[in-house]
Amino acid sequence: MKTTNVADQVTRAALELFASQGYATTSVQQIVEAAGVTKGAMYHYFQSKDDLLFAIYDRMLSLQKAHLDGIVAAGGPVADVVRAVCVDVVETSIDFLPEGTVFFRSMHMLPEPRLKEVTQRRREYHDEFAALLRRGQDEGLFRTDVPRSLLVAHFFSDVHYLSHWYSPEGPETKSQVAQQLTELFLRSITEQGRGADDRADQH
Amino acid sequence: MKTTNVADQVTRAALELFASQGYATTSVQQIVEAAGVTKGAMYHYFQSKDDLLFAIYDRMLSLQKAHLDGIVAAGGPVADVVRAVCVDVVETSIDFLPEGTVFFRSMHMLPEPRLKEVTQRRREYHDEFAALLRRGQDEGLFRTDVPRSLLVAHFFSDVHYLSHWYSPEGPETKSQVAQQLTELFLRSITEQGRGADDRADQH
DNA sequence: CGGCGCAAACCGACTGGACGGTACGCCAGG
DNA sequence: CCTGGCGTACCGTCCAGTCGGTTTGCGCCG
Repeated sequence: MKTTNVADQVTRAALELFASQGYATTSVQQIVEAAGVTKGAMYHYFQSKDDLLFAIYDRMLSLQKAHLDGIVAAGGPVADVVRAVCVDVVETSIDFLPEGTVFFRSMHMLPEPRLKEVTQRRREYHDEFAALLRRGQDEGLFRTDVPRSLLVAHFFSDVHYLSHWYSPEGPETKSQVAQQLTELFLRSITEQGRGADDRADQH
Repeated sequence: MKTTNVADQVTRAALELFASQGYATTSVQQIVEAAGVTKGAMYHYFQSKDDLLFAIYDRMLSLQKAHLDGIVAAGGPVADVVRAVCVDVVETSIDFLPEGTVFFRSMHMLPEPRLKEVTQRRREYHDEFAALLRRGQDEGLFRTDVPRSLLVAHFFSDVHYLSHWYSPEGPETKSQVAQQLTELFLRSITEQGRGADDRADQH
């Protein structure tokens, strides 16, 4: 409990409702009722309805960015770093599946300044990932016959699409899916000039 | 001209506005003003606002399904058919980029019966694609160490994601992108047991 | 050929209700 | 007694959809 259990309950309820009904079709009334609080309480902690939306994005973006930075900072062979990053992104995206659903559906409903910030932060994320791929290309690990931006898009498309098909109740666990998607991605972007790829330069 | 130029104008305007502002945040007033008609005229041809949304989906789904059926019916080696289907889906999805944007953002706002139909028709499409992959797997062309449904999702994720990054003004043409994405996909799903894949069994 | 009737196309002011946001007041605790 | 947390009643706006009415196109009959 402590302070602002209210804010938490509201965020939770909002997330659930936004994910299942969409942002625009969910009324503030519904949210506060589901959260077991009143409008007054909610507007005491949030300035507006889109504050709720932004809060959801903020949590997810911050966490994923922190993960990415952490993995990159840990260092190691590029191939391993890329693999770890891919697996992590898929896994955390599955952890934040409702957030992802809401994100891609309703991002465009944020008012201009907010939208700018979200877009900006996503771009930073993509750029960091692209930089990793670049390092891999420089080492001759990844193909260069296709624009790097397309490789980036190719990977993130899987992440986006997760919320359209993955279900925790399904047959596959999140780490299985993460491994499998990562493997598909890596196979598609690996340079095929030589057969040398998996056990070549282990320090 | 002819009959119902009005309906056409309205559909066009609606598509443009839905794609740029979102479905929920676009008012019927805006649409009819952009289309140069009146509300009365619009409600003469459409029963409701979500009729417009459905009309957009309908066009896209029908066209893509027809393409798919045509390519499959034309026959040929499975590998070629799959390749042709992938290229075609990407290309037509680029042709229908605004429709795609609207589709994935706003599908969930359709009333239940309509939503059911759209979901159903998408599923048929996916199933037909999955059947193709199955044929390829039976012939030993495609890998079987990953659930087929994941392979399907892996491909359609690229198609979905197009509207998030592709721009006709960008450096790449639509057929380049189609070729490249198809190539990435095919490489990731091709069975690697032997090096025999591209020139093995040509009739 | 011209006028008539009728149906389809079209107009646009209006409504009813929902919804985001606010004003204000109450109450507990420091 | 006064501040911060919260409840409640209310407000102004907006908007999908409607409805009575007008115009337009057109076959048909005299």
